[in-house]
Amino acid sequence: MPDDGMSTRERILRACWSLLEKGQGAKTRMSDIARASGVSRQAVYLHFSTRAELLIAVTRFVDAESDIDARLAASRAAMSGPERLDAFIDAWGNYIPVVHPVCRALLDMAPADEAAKLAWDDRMSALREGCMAAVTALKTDGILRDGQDEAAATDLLWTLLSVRNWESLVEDCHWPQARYVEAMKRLARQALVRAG
Amino acid sequence: MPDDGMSTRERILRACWSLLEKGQGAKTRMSDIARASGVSRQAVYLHFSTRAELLIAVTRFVDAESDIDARLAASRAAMSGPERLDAFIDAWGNYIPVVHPVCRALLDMAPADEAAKLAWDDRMSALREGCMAAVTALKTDGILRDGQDEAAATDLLWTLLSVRNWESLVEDCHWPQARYVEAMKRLARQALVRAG
DNA sequence: TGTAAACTTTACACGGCGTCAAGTGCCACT
DNA sequence: AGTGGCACTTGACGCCGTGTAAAGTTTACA
Repeated sequence: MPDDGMSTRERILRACWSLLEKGQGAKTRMSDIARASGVSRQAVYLHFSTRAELLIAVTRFVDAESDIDARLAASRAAMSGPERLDAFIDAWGNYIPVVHPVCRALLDMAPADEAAKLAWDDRMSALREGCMAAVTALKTDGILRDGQDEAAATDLLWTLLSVRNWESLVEDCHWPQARYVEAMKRLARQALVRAG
Repeated sequence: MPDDGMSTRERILRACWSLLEKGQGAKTRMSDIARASGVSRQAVYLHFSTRAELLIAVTRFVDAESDIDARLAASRAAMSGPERLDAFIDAWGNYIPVVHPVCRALLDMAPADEAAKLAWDDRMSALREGCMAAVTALKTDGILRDGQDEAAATDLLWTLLSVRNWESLVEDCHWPQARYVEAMKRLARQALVRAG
């Protein structure tokens, strides 16, 4: 078992990640992951007591590896509401393709697994925070579209930016990533920002 | 086994339907369905060779029972493009809550089951037809928003009207159904119809 | 030399799906 | 009345993937 400087735990996480990037998440079994890590199936259970736990750990690992926080920093730094909205959509929208394979796996097991569902909901409520911050920035600028309270606007933005919608446009409709991001910006602006 | 005038097949379909309306789809097992139908588990397999096949049959059954065709007829009858768009969103948007439990079950098994996935894709491409028709009506009226070709507009509308987005707003965000429908109409209009 | 931690191997229990084979009960036909 | 066939039941079984259990091997370190 050629040991690169990595801990077994990390080898498992990376192997799992790369497996999820090919093949469909739901069909990636513990034994596949073990084999790809060059480790016995039991060893995997030694580090992650459950498939859900492993997948959750992988999402956190991916978050750390791809510096999601740095990506989001730009949006917090933006001056005006609309700039902030755009920056947020840029950051999140361009992060989706990175985490997507792992998200998909988690999402696939959520209907049957409580832990997976909770982890997913947690992730989504973090996203919601970001949406709310962007909406609040618009409100502060006084350009939040008429007849919308902040909560409703947040709901809308959050729904718009869902992973499912990304899948729908980028995977099902074959939109290039950049086009997806632009479309989302436009849609969000039309939905949330007062015209004129 | 109290026999209402129904055939066993129909009893199974109805029992399955009502089970899916409570409890989560993914957790509804063949044995549950059998018990609820007042029939042995094997009898279910006598009528539907597979769980996926049963769920697909239930969706068709629900379609027939709730007269989806009649609902959609209104949208085809509409005069102007915008009227047609609204009517279509009304028809589909208000149909979602009816079929949703069954859709959910199908969707839950799609990642693991090829047949379920195909059935779902098929359903979604039917929806796409409807979206395309609505977009074409706008185009014919000459009021399709600038810089959009019909395909892109269809993609957008189709994504907007996805079952996931309904779940997001109505279930996760607790929007009342009517508000969901109105929001979708507004969003669709903003995204697809030339301003002014 | 001893022991503790990390990992391997083998075996097993469990839950769902789907299959199989041998009934049983009933209706229709002759 | 007898016979065949159909719809259904009962109970057992195989498959697969998850998770558990227990005993053995290797390495590192005191």
